[in-house]
Amino acid sequence: MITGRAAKSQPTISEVALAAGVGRATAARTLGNYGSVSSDARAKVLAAAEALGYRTNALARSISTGVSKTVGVIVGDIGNPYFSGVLRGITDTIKARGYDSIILSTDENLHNEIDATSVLSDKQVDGVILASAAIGAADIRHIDSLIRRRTPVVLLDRVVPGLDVDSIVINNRAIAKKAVQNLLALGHRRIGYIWGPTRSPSDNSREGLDESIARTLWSDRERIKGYLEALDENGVGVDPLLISSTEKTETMAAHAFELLMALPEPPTAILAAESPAMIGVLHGIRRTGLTYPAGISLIGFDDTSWSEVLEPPLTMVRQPLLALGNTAAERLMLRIGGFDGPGQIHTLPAEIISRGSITHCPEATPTERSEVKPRFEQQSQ
Amino acid sequence: MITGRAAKSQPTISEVALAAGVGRATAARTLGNYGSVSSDARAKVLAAAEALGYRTNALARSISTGVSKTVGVIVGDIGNPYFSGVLRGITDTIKARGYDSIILSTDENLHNEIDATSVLSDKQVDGVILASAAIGAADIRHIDSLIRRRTPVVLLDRVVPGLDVDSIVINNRAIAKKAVQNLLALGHRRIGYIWGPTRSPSDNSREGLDESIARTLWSDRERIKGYLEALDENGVGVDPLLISSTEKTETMAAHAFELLMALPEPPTAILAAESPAMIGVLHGIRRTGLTYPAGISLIGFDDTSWSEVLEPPLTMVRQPLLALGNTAAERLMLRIGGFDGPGQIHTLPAEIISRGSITHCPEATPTERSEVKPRFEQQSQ
DNA sequence: CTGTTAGCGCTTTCAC
DNA sequence: GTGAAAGCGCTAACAG
Repeated sequence: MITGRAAKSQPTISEVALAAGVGRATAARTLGNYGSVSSDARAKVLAAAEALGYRTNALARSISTGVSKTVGVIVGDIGNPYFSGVLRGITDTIKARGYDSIILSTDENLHNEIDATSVLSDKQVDGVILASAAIGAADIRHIDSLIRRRTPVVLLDRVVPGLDVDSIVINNRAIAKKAVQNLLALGHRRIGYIWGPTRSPSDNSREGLDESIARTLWSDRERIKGYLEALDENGVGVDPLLISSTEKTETMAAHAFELLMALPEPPTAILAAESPAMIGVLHGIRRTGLTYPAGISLIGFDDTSWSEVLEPPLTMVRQPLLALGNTAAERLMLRIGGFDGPGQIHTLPAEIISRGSITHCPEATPTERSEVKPRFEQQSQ
Repeated sequence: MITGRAAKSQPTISEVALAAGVGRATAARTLGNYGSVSSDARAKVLAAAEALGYRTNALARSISTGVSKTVGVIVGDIGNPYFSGVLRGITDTIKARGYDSIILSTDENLHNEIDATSVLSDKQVDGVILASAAIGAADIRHIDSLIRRRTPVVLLDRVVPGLDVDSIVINNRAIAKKAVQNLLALGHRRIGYIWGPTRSPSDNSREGLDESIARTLWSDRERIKGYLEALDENGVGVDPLLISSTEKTETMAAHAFELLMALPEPPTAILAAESPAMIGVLHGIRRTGLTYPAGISLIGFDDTSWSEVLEPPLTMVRQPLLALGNTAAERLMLRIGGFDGPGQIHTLPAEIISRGSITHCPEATPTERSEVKPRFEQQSQ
């Protein structure tokens, strides 16, 4: 029977076998590099394949082996340099192992993420690397169903409770804490936090804050916890007004910054929890006519290639993007290979790259400055 | 016969049919949304599918329909904001049409690109969007073989001669020319070009330059042609020494810039042909202690979110990234849908966003300044 | 080492 | 509207 689509047909293994004068299986064996074939037969098959322009149909192979040699990668936003950096690490190592990747971007929207897992599941990927937007145990059904299908899953950038999988992250809390400690050591007491957890604008209680933190992405949550810990441990009161609560866009970050600066007691330093947040802050700085670090000290997460070309350059937290990607991919490969140990959290170290965007708090007295002992990183780059 | 992989088995359509008490075909029809099924049978099938947790096997479907509902996208570098922006445009529109994408990055390496096309071809994608690193008719065999397989191909960012396909690009030459004209109008006569075609460092003849231009990516080629045209048409001599010829990395761009500035007659303005080139230039500026625009005027291709937060902000060429992606995807969908007209070049307009990084040439006399009439864009943003 | 044969899970005639 | 059966291109037992 000839179906309509035959028009577009490509040579199949049977045709190659026919042309080579060998059996179907022999042709399949040489073309698929398995079993053993006499070098004579092999040569004939190869020649015939070449002549006919044979290309193996990966779909047909996958369906009969049950292995697609493809992994799915679900990220929050391809445009974010964090993800594009990690992606490079991932694709490099999986490619080296003969796998391909299909990349999906969710805009940090759980619904899109659920769709994405379905797509990957239907496409029979051998494993999934996922930067999940899931917060609590309530929204992990889609991940669970992947796991029930025995599809290995590795979590990226975030830990999701209730899941027995590997997670590849950085020491968000510790590094955020260290950043704030640096600021405290310079005498800053009012430290603004941009890209904070979304909460109702009217509620400025510590309780409301803590509650909103529980409803935030793991990485963001850890970062703000580090911020709070540093403040609490040093006896510096937390002012929820200093923690922005806007939508996570550059524009809103700029807006949030301007709001903070318009406060009766504005911050003297800012911690921006992601690179787009920092861009927003810088916009705000230009608009308000401020200068840094004299007018305001700046430190942010996710170093980028442009943070060094500003004048002065920006002090930033740098994540080991390639290593994160490599590790995620390696763990996934291990699982695909059959390893079945308990899920682990792999915490890679981030570092603070000290440049010129933070300085002493202008209002601080020398005494205040020495209350907290400095913890500076050595100068890099 | 039970094969090993059965361990990992998922419910199949047959099992659903069995559970629903209908025939295989009826189940397939309702689950695949084709043919017609009595609403009674349909309900039973749906219920059974739900109960068993049935998920359609996209691979099996693809192999029997010959359609994978997947398109391949091959870009030069996912980390480049140009590509991540276009990618968003592409994925948005193909997703809306029920397609998924598999994204591959080549590092602008033709060999990787050839591999990528093979992978996509083997995976039976329904179409390919490709930012090809191919220069001339010599390296289009892989693209040709895609076309011979009747796989629609749309070219992105670059035109490749000898191919009857749609190409989605911007008016590179015109916009580069306009950028240079703006500079000329301000009295600049020595205008440096960063990210120029690679050529032997010893050869600084115009012939050597023209030759190297012929061996460059189409988009780069058009841009430098625009640069040369503006110069030639205004009787300003072209000095090949002003056109950098280094490897295309930020580091080398910085190096190239410093080399230009060390010339006996250094440039008074710079055109950076891509955003990483501009980052390199800015690094160079910091290292040499220069300031812009007083010390040197700066204009570059590929506006980014950070170009506006520099002080002063950067005057940049902005490409309509989303529109480029949308158009590429739409044309591809059209071709996949069976449209078979001749390939066309779709040229979308880029624009110059005037900010504060260019100014009058300090050395120019008022007469010189007025020799070329200004062509400024209106201020935007 | 090689050919035959039976699947993989789905779609698609074709008769009923 | 529905079921039986053939087929997509490949891999994998099994016998020889």
